[in-house]
Amino acid sequence: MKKTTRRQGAKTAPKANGSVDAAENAHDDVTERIRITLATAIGEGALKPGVKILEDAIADHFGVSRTVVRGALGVLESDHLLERKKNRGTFVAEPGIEEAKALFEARRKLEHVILELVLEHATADQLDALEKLIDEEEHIHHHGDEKSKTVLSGKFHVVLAELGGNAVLTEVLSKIVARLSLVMSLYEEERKDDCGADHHRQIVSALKAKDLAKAQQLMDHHLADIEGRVRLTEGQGDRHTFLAVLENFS
Amino acid sequence: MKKTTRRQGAKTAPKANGSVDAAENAHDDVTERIRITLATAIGEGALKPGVKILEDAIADHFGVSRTVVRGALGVLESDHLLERKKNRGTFVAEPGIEEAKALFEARRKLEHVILELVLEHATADQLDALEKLIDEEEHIHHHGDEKSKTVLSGKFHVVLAELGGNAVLTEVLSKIVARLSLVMSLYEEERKDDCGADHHRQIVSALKAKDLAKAQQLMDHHLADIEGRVRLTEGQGDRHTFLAVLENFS
DNA sequence: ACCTAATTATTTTCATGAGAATATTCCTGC
DNA sequence: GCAGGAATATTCTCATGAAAATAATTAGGT
Repeated sequence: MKKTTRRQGAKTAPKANGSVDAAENAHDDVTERIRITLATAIGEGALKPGVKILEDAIADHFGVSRTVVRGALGVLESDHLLERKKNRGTFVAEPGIEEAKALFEARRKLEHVILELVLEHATADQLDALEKLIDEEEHIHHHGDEKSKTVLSGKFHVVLAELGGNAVLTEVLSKIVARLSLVMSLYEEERKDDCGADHHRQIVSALKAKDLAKAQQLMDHHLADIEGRVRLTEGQGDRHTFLAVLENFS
Repeated sequence: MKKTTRRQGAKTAPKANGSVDAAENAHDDVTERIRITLATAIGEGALKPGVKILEDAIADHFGVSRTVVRGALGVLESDHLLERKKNRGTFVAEPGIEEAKALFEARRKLEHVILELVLEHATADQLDALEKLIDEEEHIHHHGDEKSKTVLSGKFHVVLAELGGNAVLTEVLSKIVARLSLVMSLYEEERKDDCGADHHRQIVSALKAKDLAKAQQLMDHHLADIEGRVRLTEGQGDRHTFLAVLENFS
């Protein structure tokens, strides 16, 4: 039915946010572009857990062959953002209860560590810039952009981690945050309307005051708030299942 | 010259541990086998930084096509164990100074966290088993097995992490340890002959005594010892370069 | 009508070949 | 003997086709 020619065929390259693309990336590497695209799509909740990924569709969307798409899917799988079932296809991952708990715990511990590092390394200017970022995000949030607050919050935490000056830990945290967005998508039940901006602001001001313990305590509180939106019990997380959706109409 | 038939050609399949294979793994996945093989080879120092990886060689060693090898190399690259230079090939990664420092720091922080978790979760039996592992490793070490003590030490730390009961953190730590083996291989200058067994034993006994602070302090000491074997200055790490090797004979 | 079997259609999976880029060798001229 | 360059050989990179597996659809029988 659809026989798209590859090499010169596609054009629909998602030019999305034109700004960061050239500067941050510098990747002509299509594989990496695909990887990042899918990762952010998952992180933003545009791709929900369990959704099937058609490699053919991605292939001719980016104008490349399935081979290179496959490469991207492979690393996404190793990052636990996708699951590949043999001969059945690849799906957006559906982290289980155990995994979710481990992710929350790992994040808690990591954020503590990161706060230590930020306090050691970050300059006042950087903290100011971080506060500005919070303003922007709050602004976006209040204007009802579709991005969930989970996403916004995630962005803050990753930028904070960058201020810690440790690229390894930053990468680790950002991967964990991405996986947690899947957890939230699966298990979140109450969706409060405040975004985390207040918490974030408090944390930054504690950092400005060089009060590590306070910052950590605030962070704990903030994370507990996030975890509180979730009920990690078996049989949860099927809410988005076809059958479960039906029950809402019975 | 060498025209090996693919599909039925190879045989050298490392059938390793037949027991866990079906239960835990269920991987007939050759890609994963290749990935693990290369990862452990790198972790054990059998593949030194900078060494070129011939995908063709791997391909017909495992009796598969380059395509699947390529998949494995892709995820190894995303784990920072390999580097792929465009159109030039893939090489064992050579972490720079900054990366090395970040890795050491990340590891220090992580091990602290892990000790907390171990103290919370590990049973006495598990700690006993861990001690037995130390005995074995010391035995291996004294019998002059070629595996460097860095490797042995790494094994201990990963198993310790497992006792923490958090799969996410365990995975993170084990990846960092793997990358650090590259760092050691590049920058280690003095090679003391003691293996870390004593340190390890002390740590475990502190854990048995439920003395977290002591365990952490011992861990710090142990890690400082490891980091002490390394000189992270620019221009180091070329020791294994061809030219640098020549200088030893001038 | 409904359940089961068989056929068709999609989709994944992988090997392979062709083209491009780089390394290596060989040759020529100085 | 050596530098420079053409020619050859490797090796990566990727698109594509063929085979295998699963999903969807139709047919057939009770």
